[in-house]
Amino acid sequence: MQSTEGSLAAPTRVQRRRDQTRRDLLAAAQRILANKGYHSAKVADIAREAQVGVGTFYLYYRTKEALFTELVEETARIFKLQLEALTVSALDPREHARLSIETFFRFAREHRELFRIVFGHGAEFHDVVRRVQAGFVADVRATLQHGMERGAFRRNRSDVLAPALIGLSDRVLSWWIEQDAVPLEDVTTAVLDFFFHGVGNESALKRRRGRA
Amino acid sequence: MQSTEGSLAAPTRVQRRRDQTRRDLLAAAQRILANKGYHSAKVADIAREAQVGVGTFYLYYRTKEALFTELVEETARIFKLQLEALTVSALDPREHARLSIETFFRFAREHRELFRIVFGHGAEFHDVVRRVQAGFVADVRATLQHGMERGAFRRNRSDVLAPALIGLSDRVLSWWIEQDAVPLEDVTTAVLDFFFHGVGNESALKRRRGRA
Amino acid sequence: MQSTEGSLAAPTRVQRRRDQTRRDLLAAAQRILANKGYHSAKVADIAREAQVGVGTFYLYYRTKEALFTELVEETARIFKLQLEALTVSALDPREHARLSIETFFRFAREHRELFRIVFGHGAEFHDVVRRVQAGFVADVRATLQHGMERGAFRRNRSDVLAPALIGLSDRVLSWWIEQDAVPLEDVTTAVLDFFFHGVGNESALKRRRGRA
Amino acid sequence: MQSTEGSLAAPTRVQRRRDQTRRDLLAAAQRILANKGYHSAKVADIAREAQVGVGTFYLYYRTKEALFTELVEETARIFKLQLEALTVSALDPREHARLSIETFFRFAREHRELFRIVFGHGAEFHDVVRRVQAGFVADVRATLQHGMERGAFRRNRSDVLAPALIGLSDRVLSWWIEQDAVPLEDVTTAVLDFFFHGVGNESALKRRRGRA
DNA sequence: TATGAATGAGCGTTCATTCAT
DNA sequence: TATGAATGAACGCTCATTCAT
Repeated sequence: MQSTEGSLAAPTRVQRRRDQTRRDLLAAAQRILANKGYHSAKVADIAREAQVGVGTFYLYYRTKEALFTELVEETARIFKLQLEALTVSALDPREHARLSIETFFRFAREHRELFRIVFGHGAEFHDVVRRVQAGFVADVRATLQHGMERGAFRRNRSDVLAPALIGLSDRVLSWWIEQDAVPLEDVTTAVLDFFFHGVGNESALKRRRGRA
Repeated sequence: MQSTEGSLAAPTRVQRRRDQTRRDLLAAAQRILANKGYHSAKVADIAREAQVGVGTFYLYYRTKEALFTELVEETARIFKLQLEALTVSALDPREHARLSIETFFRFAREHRELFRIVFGHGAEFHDVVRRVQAGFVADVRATLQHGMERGAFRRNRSDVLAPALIGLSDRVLSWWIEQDAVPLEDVTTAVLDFFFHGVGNESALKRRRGRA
Repeated sequence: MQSTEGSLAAPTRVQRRRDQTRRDLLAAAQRILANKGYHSAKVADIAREAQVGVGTFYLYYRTKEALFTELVEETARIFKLQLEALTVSALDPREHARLSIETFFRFAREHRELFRIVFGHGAEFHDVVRRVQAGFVADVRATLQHGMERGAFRRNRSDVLAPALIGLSDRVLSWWIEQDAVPLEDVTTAVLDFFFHGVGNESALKRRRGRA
Repeated sequence: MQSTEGSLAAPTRVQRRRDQTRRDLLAAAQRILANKGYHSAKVADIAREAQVGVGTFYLYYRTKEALFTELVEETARIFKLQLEALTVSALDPREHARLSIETFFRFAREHRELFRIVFGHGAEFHDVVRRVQAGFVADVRATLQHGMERGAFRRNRSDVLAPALIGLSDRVLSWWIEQDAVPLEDVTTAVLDFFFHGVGNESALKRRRGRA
């Protein structure tokens, strides 16, 4: 009764439909969450934005919280991948730091909504967000520590500087996203300048240069 | 005792009583809001903490939001006062910046709860908080700009550096409040070191020193 | 094989397929309803258990309630058939009663799930169940009445004793199904003993025996 | 400001108001639950019946289930009290059984709604109801066992007869409540006759009578 | 015919706010 | 003024039923 193509194509078509709905929901959730924050974003809002019924939402996500968690963790995963892809080659701590910051800033531009959900909007109250952010802070701290040990950065408290750098970047990017005039490159340059002077080890640098 | 002066003393006593209740409510709100954040803090929680009835809450504040607004604005007012008191004398931009940061950090220690409400907890989603923080950013920007014009700070984008410094401080202080091991002085030192190298104008400094 | 008869055989095969699906659904419904009861049994559960799609369920039953109704009425029909088959010959009221009870008890053993759906699980709230049970009560009452008129049973209120006997049997069987230690025969014996003494007409019996 | 009477009377008045609301809710819940059963009874129904807002319901009961549980357990408590009060003096097993049954039947008349909630309506699906009913069955079994050991009842399986007697009584009373013609006394008489013949030990009785 | 994705009415529950005392 | 019982709009979530394929 069903053509051979049918039995093969049918699941594909349905699957594509499902995937589309899932993507619609995710995109809608992204927009709504980015604009309203977790508490003001109602499940009904997200469903409406995705042009599906409320019930449909629950076909794809167990709870509102589950969606949020998935969104945040997926964002973290994507970002980490970008980070690793670009920084794996950079063995020099300064280069590593520079690439990390640039990657973070570019990530914020390319995923404004995800950025706002995870970093902006004061979602820090939420456990997933705290966890994910704590992960970033730990990474940054490791980088700083490594740089200090290698003499690339001045000795300073990495436990203080790590949250400092994350907080700094978050806020700058949140500000940048809200206004829409300054090119991101200029922002990045300004931050890199501030950062490298802030942590840079001038004497070591000079010594090194002197030897060269 | 005061029966003869009843008509005169009563208002005073009643007024004092009113003020006390208001203070109780504010203090209770401070504790509850700092610990739970705006959304989890229920009006009933605050009333209970203040040892008054829920109805009483509404005799002093029109809404939950109004209380929050008052708390945030009052915090901003207090902080600004401290800031002005300590920095009015410092005409040197570097000194002004140092004192501002130290004042901010000390304020966070002395008013942990208020700090958490306004800066931590991701309350940025709230309009008052955004407004108040924007005010701080503007102040910081003015300071930076002034310093750059005076040659105390390297030329850099003050519109970027201002939110950077606020975000940096917020996050560092939030981290510091949560852990309870590192002395605040050490944290301040680390941040000042980072900041002054980050913005400092080495060449100008040397020139000045050379002349001295 | 049947390809030449396709046009004739096809409907038959389709019909058989339909019947099979219907039976699958009914069997699945039996298991699910017996284990969870009407309210906890979801249509999706039943479809899954029957290995068909939810939509398919609605090709065979108009509503969840319709399925339930059919199940209950079918159960009643089967039971009545068994009852009539075994008791048609017994003209003696005592014998008739004994056979009825034994048949009921055996039915419960052989159709535990159906029994639990109709008699256990407190489904009495449901109209069909009430109606079906009322039918049984009426039958029992007729039997009792007949026995009383014939002098086989002591005169007593058959309107009271009929529900009494049904309630008694229901509960005993529900208990028996839940535990799994006592042989059903022992249970039947105990109930018959209780019942026959409960309704038995000793004096008539003795008189009859005396004459024999 | 408040008269001495005020401070004493006020809590009393409020307390009385509270108690009244609680009673209203309980009575409403009784009516609604008795008429619709647990699943069909909506919290909104109960609130409306009690002439209060939905929110008020939750001031007095944590959940719909909690109310149900309280109602069932309270019913069991009241019934047990009545049972103990009336049967404590009856050391003779037959007398004890007779009083128990009479008490049960009278209880059903005086608390029709509670009876329907706990015993009728097929609420057996609910854990509390099962637990409570299991308790009654255990009590009945103990009584029967005692009676058999004392020779007051014929030897028979008390594990079978206990649920039998409960099921019998439940169903008879459910029937009686639904119709409204037969006096309860007649029903009780019919059941007692059935029961005592069902369990009675005629030979022992005669022997005893012979000795007298 | 068979499917399962989609639907949305409906439920239990919460909580900021009101109001009778 | 102070109280806390009362309110009901609003939310997250479920599931019987429909419908496009």
